[in-house]
Amino acid sequence: MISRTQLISKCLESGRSATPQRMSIIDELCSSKKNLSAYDLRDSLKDKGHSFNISTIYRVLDFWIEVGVVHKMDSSNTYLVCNDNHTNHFHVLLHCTSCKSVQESCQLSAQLSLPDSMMFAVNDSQAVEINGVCNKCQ
Amino acid sequence: MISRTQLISKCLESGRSATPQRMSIIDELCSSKKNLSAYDLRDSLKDKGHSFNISTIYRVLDFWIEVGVVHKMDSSNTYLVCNDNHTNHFHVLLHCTSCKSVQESCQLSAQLSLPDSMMFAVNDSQAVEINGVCNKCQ
DNA sequence: AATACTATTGCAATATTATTGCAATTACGA
DNA sequence: TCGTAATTGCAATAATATTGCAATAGTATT
Repeated sequence: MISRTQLISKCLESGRSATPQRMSIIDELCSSKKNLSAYDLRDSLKDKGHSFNISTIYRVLDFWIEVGVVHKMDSSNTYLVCNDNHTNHFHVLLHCTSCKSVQESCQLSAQLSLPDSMMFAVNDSQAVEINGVCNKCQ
Repeated sequence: MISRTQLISKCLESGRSATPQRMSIIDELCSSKKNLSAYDLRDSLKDKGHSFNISTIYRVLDFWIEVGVVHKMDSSNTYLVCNDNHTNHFHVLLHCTSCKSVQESCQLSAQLSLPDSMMFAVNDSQAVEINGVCNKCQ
């Protein structure tokens, strides 16, 4: 899991600041076992005495996505912390539809490169979700 | 593009009926150049004199997804008609972030198979979205 | 440290997307 | 044609996300 120091570096590298809101929100997401929705995140932070407006939650999540630390799972509108430092920026999330766990695959990344004949320039920093059943649940 | 006859067969095969609502809605989606949201679909059908409740639109779209004729693009909450009869049920949608077109790739499908060591059983009938820039827009 | 400038956040209204429960209607086999 | 199951309409509500603007906090310059 990414360290606090690394998180702060990511902010500085991008020329933006590591505000208390940004740190609280990413800490909460880091400490969660599962991916969370924006509202989940707001509620669990509220329980711990940090009340943030929902717009702040969304803006902070967008910030961490831009910085490359967070992924959004579009199929469930939830967010999770990227679990390693990718050199490329194409991430594959293996989402277990049974236990809801998300495993990030590096091995798979390479295989997703498109044939040249396709003429399709893949954007950076995106995550694709693949639904299935993980080894524990099989 | 899938024919009306094929659409009706799909319904019968699944033991469900080809109701007027189901046919109108799929016709509209078939004739659209771009993928549409549920509300887009409702509005354009309304313009043509077919008023359906939004819940009907969602239910009908879910029906066509189950039958394997429609894909949902989770990143934009839009729907599109699957453009060919896949033998496998793993679809790759190349979404151009410039012109918004969606190209469905068969070639890519094969490359998405996971290594055995991964122990992850990929579910059927899912579509993954890959964002990038298509050849026309490059 | 005071200032000025920019970035960030709070607020609350609103927009967008999706689901629900139940009644009414339709489809379809017996 | 009748009975049953499937489908649809309705309208309320839930869930997810964005907006504009004012207030505040962060940062660089002096």
